[in-house]
Amino acid sequence: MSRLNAREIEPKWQAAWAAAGCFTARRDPARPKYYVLEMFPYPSGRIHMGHVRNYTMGDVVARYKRAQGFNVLHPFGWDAFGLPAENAAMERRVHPEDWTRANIATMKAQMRPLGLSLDWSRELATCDADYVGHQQALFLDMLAAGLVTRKASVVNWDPVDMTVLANEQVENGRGWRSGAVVERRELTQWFFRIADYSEELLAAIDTLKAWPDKVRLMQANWIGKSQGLQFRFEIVGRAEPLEVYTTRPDTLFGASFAAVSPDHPLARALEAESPALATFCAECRRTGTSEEALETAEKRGFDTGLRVVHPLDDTITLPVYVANFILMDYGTGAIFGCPAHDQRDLEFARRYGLAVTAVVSPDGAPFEVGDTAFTDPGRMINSRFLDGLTIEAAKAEVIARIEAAGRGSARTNFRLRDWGISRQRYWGCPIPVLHCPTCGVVPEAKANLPIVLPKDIDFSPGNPLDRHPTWRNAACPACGGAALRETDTMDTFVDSSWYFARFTAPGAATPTDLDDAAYWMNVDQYIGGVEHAILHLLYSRFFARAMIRTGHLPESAAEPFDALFTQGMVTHETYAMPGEGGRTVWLSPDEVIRAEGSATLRATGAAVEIGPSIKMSKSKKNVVDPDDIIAQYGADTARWFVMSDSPPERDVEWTAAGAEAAWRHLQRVWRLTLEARAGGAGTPEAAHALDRATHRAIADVTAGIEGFAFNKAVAKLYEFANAVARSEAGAEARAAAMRVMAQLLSPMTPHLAEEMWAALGGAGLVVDAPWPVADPALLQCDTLTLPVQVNGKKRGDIEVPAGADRAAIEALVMADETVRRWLDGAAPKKLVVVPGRIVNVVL
RNA sequence: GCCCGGGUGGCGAAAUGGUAGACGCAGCGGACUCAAAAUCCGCCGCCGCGAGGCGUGUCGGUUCGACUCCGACCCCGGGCACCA
Repeated sequence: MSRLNAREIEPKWQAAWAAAGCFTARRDPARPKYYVLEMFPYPSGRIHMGHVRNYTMGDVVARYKRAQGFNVLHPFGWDAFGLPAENAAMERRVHPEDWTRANIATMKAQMRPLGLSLDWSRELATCDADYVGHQQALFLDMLAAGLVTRKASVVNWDPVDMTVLANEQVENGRGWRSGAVVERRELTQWFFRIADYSEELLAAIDTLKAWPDKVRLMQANWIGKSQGLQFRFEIVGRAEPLEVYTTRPDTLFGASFAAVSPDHPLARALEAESPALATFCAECRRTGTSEEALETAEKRGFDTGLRVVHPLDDTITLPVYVANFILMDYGTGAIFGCPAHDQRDLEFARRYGLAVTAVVSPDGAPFEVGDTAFTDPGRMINSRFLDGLTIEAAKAEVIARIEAAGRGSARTNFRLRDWGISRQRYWGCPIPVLHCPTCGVVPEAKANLPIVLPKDIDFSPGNPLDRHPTWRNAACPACGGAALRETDTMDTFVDSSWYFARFTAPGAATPTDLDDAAYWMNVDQYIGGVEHAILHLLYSRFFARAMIRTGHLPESAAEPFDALFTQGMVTHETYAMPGEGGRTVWLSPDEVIRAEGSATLRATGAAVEIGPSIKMSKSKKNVVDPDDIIAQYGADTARWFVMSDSPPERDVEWTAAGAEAAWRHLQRVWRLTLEARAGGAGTPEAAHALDRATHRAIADVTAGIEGFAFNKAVAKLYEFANAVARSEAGAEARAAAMRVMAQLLSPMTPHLAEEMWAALGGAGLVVDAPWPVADPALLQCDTLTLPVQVNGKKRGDIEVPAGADRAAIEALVMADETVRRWLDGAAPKKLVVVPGRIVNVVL
């Protein structure tokens, strides 16, 4: 048996692990715990290489920590609610739940052969009635604690399908099914009051030492703390003033207009009187709700004819516009425009012929602005009592004067808005409240939880809960009279904001068990896609605080993820064809025949457009199925392949090439194992050299795994295999080296490692063997090779004893033949010696 | 538009102020074989016979020395609050 048959050995060792209960986590206060978690998947249908990469990474960490003696928790679940299930229901007449459950079964069947060290006994799906009920209990507790509010906010409205659309369902401003131009519409919705935690969530970012800097920066920018001035413009001829927020009070004398959002109360009031303005506002609303859509739209405004009085000089008045680029959700929904020092304002002013007065100059000299607003530091000009001041001093002065005049005050603002959780959809967790004609909005009684979704529904566009004949009807928990259920369901981000806590006690009768949570929390290592860097992680950080406040987590869990690793995505080219009505039809790689520089549709031979390689996603269909690789080569090969080559934080473009090479390497390792058993006597020198190589490998592979540089750990394992292959050492020494090889391989290719371990007479299972430790003495070398540069370019090497000092190295350098040739008799101008690293001879 | 990343041989990459290209893929040459597969050995950034020159997206700077630090720009990707 010189070939390793993955199909035989992999199920065998998986059964052995299961029989030994290796991966079932049990609370054990005597042992240090380690909670490793990968972001749970959405059950979209089948697993793809991104999943394989993600879960293998987590598994390498879990198995490595286990070998180091930690009591490891490594659970798994399904982020099971969401839009695709409803789309499937409409497209294929499948019930969302049946579709989701079938997908979970399929994906689980695909996952199990990977041999992941998961505790499947803790598996959960967010659509489980149990999970739904506990989430509803959390909602009720948060409601009671004042963490929930209800207010108006805007949604994308499809006026043909009469339904709310997700941003993803808006394509070029039109509904994806109806093709109708989408409108913004205001609805009363449920919110979590995350904005109240802005300051705390921002400040605590500093404590997240083991998070990537880029994620911390993105979160900080998202929360967006700014210091500024909020003040009131008096409106000529109206009693009600216009409240404005600005971060540039210093530029107040450069103001040439004021503007409000089309959704601002003033705009709405004026609309009633002016059909022209109403038309303009209606046009503005004919765009999506995303910030991107608003910011990239052409800047347009409508002069209301109103004028506001300059707060620092009553003799100046400014026109008031309604402008499409102003967000109602940020600040007060109203601004003053200073075109010289804000690019957006500048474009607006040029378009509508408004004055552009520079009030900051780079050097304090008179200054004119051209096509580009001046936003750098400088000195104030054209600003009366502010002239000559720095921007910072001018800001302070303006704020002081406005405050003294009683027209406003300094104010800290946050970009972060409250978290709207209402969704007008079926496939989500029902919001457990009732609307009672007598009592108003009433929380459901906890005894009635879970409030589950009705199974008998119809799937035309819109919310089937609204149309259901009986589901809405319920008794009011307060007065007992007839009431109607809330038909909004929760944002699926709610589901993913506490699943990590539920995993610590998946059977508990309450959302969490405080003892279990205290033992297992926090997640020591969280792993997931960088696309979740802001929303999911921020919501989870908020939720942990809310759960502490409502008694569901211990104080120590406020930051639930100690260390975060954001893996790169697995990308793939996209394939598209024009479909009906100019819409794009995305094609999966299976449907396409790819040739050099072009692609055609497999079914008809029609030309297919090749798009950029981007994140694999259901909606773009650029998804690859890992089943073939596992079937052909086995799980170890697939695992080895996704860990090699690309650094884990970077995107990797999937290509079929390389799986073969991974398989060949694993076969080679197995051959080396068999050769080690059969080898001869060898020399002591060779045995010693192999021992050094072994300890070098232990040190390097350990460092690679610790540093999340799995690709480097893999490279070091290749080098170690090369060293063993070349070694003249005897059987015993080679077997010892290969036993260490088995241990070092075990986090990545656990089945092969077990097979090797057994073949080489290792005790028990390698999964239970403690991680090897490198002997520092064996990592030292007697001599080292120092590169010698001349004027910064490498010209040769010198051999120096390991502990050589500067003088000794200098002597060796000056004696070196190559150096003498470059010096040509002259003395060097300078000799840079960095012991242990390099020598540079400067001529 | 705003925020955050990335860009190094034919390809995936390594080197985070000190030998650019470890390791792997692809390719080329050889051994073994009747032959093929598998395996093993060697070569492998570009130009040049060579000495040597050039080379880490582009341009400029700091340094004895820059993929690495600083400034400006170009291209590609992620996020932008209802995709998950």
